[in-house]
Formats: sequence, C-alpha cells, structure tokens
Amino acid sequence: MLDLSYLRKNQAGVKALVKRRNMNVDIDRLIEVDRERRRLISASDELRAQRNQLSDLIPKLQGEKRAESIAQVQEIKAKLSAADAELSPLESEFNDLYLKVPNLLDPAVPVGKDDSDNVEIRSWGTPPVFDFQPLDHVELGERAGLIDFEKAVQVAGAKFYFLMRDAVRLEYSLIWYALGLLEKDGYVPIKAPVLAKKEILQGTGYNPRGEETQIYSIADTDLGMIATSEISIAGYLAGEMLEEKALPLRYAGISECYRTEAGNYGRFSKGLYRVHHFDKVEMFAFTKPDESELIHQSMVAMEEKIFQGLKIPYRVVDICDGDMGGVAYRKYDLEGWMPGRGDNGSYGEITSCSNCTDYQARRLNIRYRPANGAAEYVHTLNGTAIAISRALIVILENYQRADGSIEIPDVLKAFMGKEIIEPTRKN
RNA sequence: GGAGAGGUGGCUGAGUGGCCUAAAGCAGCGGUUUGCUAAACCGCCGUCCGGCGUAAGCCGGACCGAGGGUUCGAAUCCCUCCCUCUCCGCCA
Repeated sequence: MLDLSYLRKNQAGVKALVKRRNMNVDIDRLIEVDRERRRLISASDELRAQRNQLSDLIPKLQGEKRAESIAQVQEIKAKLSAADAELSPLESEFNDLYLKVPNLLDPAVPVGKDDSDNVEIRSWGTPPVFDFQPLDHVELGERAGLIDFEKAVQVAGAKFYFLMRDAVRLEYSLIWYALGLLEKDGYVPIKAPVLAKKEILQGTGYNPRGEETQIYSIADTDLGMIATSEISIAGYLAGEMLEEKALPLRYAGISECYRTEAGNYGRFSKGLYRVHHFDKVEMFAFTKPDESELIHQSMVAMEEKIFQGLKIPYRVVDICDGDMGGVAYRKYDLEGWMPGRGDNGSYGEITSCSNCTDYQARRLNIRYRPANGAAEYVHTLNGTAIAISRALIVILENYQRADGSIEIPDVLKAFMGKEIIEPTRKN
C-alpha cells in the first residue's frame, strides 16, 4: 500500500507506475472516490461536532430547553445515518481500489513490457554438454520411479504429482542443505501455518478472492492456503512495534505452498515447473528502511551460494517493470539451466528475491521506533532459498547420465546416503 | 467442545453512563543541577482522518480486541465474532 498523501500529490506518477507494471487500476476513479469520500467525512464530522456540543450541554439544561436539545440531536442523528449510508459504499470502493495500487519502483528497475525484457546481470557455470540426447525431468523422473503425475491426476487432478523413493530423499536433503547454510548465516528457522486469514493474505499483497486469484480459499472460513511462507512470516509480526536494535530480523521459513495457477497452461508449465503445490525454503527479512537494499543483495548472494554449491548453472536476472507484479520495489530472479527444456535447453526461473520496501509493512502495520524519532514502517524482503519442485528439475536434468541414472550433487551426498540414483525403478 | 475471567497508548495498569480532554507508573525526548556516571527535580510525550496556516502549530472528528446496537451522551450497557488465561472434557 502506498502512502495516501503521496498518492494524492503524485497522481500522474502513480498512473505511470500502474502502466509500467502492466496493471490495471483506475487511478482517476480512485482520486474521485477519495475526494467524494472526504467531502462526506467532513460533513459527518461537522454533524458529529454539533451533536457532541449539544450532548455536553444537555445535562445542564432543564425542562423545555432540554427536550428541545434532545430533539435537535435526534434530528442530527438522522442526518448522520443518511450520510453514513452514502459513505459506506464509497469507502468499500475506495478500499478495493487503494489496495490495488502498486508499490513504487526502484529508479534502476529496467524498463520493459514483459519477461523478455528482463536484464541478465551475471551468470555462473557453464551449461553441460551431453554426448547423448538429454531427457527432461518428467521422463527421467517417471523412468526412475521418482515422480508419478498420472496417479496424481487420479487423486487430485492436473498439476499435482507424487514424489517417491529417492525424490523424497532429495527433497529432504535439499531442505537440510539449505537450512544449514541459512542458519549459519543467522536466519531463524520457522515452520509456518499453511493457512492464513484474509487480512494477512491481503496485507502481503495477495488477493485471496476473485477470478485471477492465486490463492485457494477454505469454504465457510476467512482462511486461504498460503502460496508461500512469505505470507505467514509477514503475518507473524503483523501489528508489532519492533525494537530498532532487534533489526534486521531474518527467518528461514519451510512450508508447503499452494497455488491455483489459474490460466497458466503455457509451453513451459510442463511437469514440475508449474504445479499446485510444492515445498519451499524461503528467506524473509524485516529491516530498517536504510538497510533493505543491502539485505536484498545479501539474499540474492545466498541464493547464488546455494546453487553454486549444487553446481547448477544459472543467471541472475533483473526483473523489468512490466514483469514485476504490484508488490516488489526491485526483484531479482535466479534462472537455472534446464537441459530438458526446448531444443537444447534453456534457463528457467528457480528463485525470486524481492525488496517490498514498506508496502507490506504499511498494510500489516509493522513498525519500529528509531532511537530518536517517531515510529516508522519497516521494510520487508523475501527470497526463495529452495523451491523443491524447481530444484528437482535442474538437478535431474543437469545431473543425468547416458543410461538415465542421476548423479547426486556432492553437497547432498551425505544427506542422501548415496551417490547415484538408478535409471529404472527396482521396487 | 463446556464453564469462568479477561483484551485499555511503546510497556505495566486504573477507569462500570456525562467531571475521560483515558489516571498513575515505566520507557523515551528536552531541560535544571552536577568532577564523571548515576540520582533528584521541571517540562514534553499515542495513532489515524479532515480543515486552516509559509511555519512551530491551531481547530474538528474517529480510535480503549473487531463489527453491530441501545442512549441526548458509551472504554463503561446489550448482541455477534476473534483472541488470551484458568479449570473440565476429548485427542495425535
């Protein structure tokens, strides 16, 4: 959420912002509703002031004077409830629109229309050269009995999957590996609730209802299933007044993530790439405003450390305005090399790291009190440490061998208790 | 799930219909005093919305878990919901 007075003063700038982000928010209508709403609030305040004055007087009055004043107040009350009736639909329209207004952008964010305009800022590793035709993770996984999509269709429908055998061990090894690095760096491990209230979902910038929602809702409650533990962790400190010296607060969240993926049936949504649920280790930070950029860099550096350890070739991409969504002020993705994708492989998103500045903190009312001065909103940041489904894609595809077996990355061998995954299932 | 007690500013906590403009304390900020530190004393000190003002500010409104209601007037009374604590029941 943007500061309201900023919005009023920078109407044109906010309109440009909405456009740059490829969003559709009627700022003109928002300003109009705001003006109308303020007019009504002023009128109501005026009526209330009259009422309060009279009410103060009444106990000192007697007889006819008193009866007269009471009648006057009753008249004012009638006007007040009429004004409120007029106000309340405006308030809800205002809130709906206001919640849609996106965050500001870092001036350095690349300009572009969609993900094709994202800017590669560095890369690491060299895509492997195979002397055989590499397979994609779907085929590798099914042959080795690691992943079963068909049975998942039977149980839950498309975009679900069973992970089995060594894929399960890989999942836990990856979690253990990432958690080790994060905890060593000062992140506090946290297992978060996988359901969150509507106000928390909205506060984090997710729209829990509506056609384009990414969030599954639970019938007859105001709960939704989290799309990432970012939501629960942000909510963890909602309404808090933090101590300056406690900042930055950094957490390593582990949770299942649930996504409706409404309308996402693209070319690259095959297999594990785009699924309705997956496990994820997430980094989350609450920081002072002047340190969020530095922490953002450190989070991206941690993502790189994790994938360098796994020896997965990747590139770091600076997300352009048109591809950014509404919440992030700046966003970097890691794209890992996926040999099974396209003709000769291509890069696909494996992590995403956002500095949300005070956008979420304002909605969730998370502040801190500086040594000298008034309370301020903190900044929030989130970044993927390991999204299991995506990590499995790059590991299976990069570590495959001619016979369909899969080598285990060195850093996971101890956790796996083995060095190789056999090419075909044996049980 | 049942019974009872609660939810008040950054924190503790008083307040059971108008004198609440929310007491008091703590913490914080400014000052006086002062070898230093500390103490003592004095003053300031909630948030949001609207209006006025170049401005320090001034005026009005709202906010005592959330939302409704009663009343001329609600932190206070009533209803619904959420949460916390104690006890009971059930259960990995």
